[in-house]
Amino acid sequence: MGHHCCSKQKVKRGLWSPEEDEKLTRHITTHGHSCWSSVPKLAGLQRCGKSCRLRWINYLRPDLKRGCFSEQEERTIIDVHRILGNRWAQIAKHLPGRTDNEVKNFWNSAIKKKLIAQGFDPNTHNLLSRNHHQNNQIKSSCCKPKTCNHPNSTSVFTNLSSRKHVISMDIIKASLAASILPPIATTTTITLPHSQTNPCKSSLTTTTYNYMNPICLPTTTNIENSNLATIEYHQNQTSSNNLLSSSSSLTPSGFGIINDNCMWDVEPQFNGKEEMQLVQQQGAQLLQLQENICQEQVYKVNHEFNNNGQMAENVTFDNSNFDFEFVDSALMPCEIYTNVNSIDQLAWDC
DNA sequence: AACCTCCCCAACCGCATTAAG
DNA sequence: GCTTAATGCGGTTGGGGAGGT
Repeated sequence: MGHHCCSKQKVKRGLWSPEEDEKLTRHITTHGHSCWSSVPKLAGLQRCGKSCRLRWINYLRPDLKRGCFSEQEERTIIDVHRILGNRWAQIAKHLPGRTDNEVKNFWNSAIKKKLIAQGFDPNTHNLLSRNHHQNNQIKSSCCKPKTCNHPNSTSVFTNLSSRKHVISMDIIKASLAASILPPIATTTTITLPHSQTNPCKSSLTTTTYNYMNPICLPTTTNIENSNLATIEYHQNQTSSNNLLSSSSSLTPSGFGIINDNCMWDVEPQFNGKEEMQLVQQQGAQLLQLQENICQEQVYKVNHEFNNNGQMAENVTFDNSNFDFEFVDSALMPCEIYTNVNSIDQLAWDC
């Protein structure tokens, strides 16, 4: 029994033969596929249109990459999945030459198991449990926090083998003033005081950004007030000229985005309720300038807070109520710690 | 060599959304 | 606005290769 779209025809199912592939390829390369349901007939195939479409998209298309996923691709899948969940088609858009089916298969066959082995719930990307995590710390060779006293601290980091450096805002300011940039491909921890409107106002929040892009380095810093710092990121002159520059505004619980070449920022601000709203400042202008290459989701980040003013682990995303669109991007690995009293608590053991 | 088990991945299925009439 | 067809997407299946016994 074929699909409803081609139930009148006798259709073949199962694996495609090289002859069928050739017929389909020849037909599509010469005539295109304006209507998939008519492709089988025109191409002389005993297949349904849906099957032809799938074969072309997942296998025959000339722009497919094939082969093993790179480490970078794997990292991108994990980071985007953390935000989007099982939206394979959306995830695949971050990986040129890869199909949703391919990404989905790779996730189910490899990444999911890897995350579980590392102590992460592949659905939520949170730690499965303290015991599980500790057990896997022994097995894993990647960097782990030496100490972290806050019980609600939740790591949703992609495992990276790079060394992490913990620095304060003052160090960043000093280093930028002296044109000493944070090391490439390291994680820099920035501690900022909470905003007055932040329910966690008695505490500090530390947001960890991973500068995994070597061509995107912070060049200037503006401390606008005690609870908001802006770091400008400019692309290296020698790199691709598709993107001119990017910026990142760091607030408590700041939320960063990194795309192919640059780091972008999504800036959560409190609206007085138990909800955060995204405000795009410098980034919004840049996005408008680059709208021809910016076709991606818009997210609203809702952080829930408990009665103690501590950020709950539950973070949801909503793509409504925003006029602008973000760049095609993978979310940057980011750790959020609440109620961190001293930066020393976040020293990482390498 | 024969059989078994595991698991990868191409393909299918069914539902949701979009487009066309 | 309704119906129907086409398309897109995510979950699932099962053929078959690899490795073990």
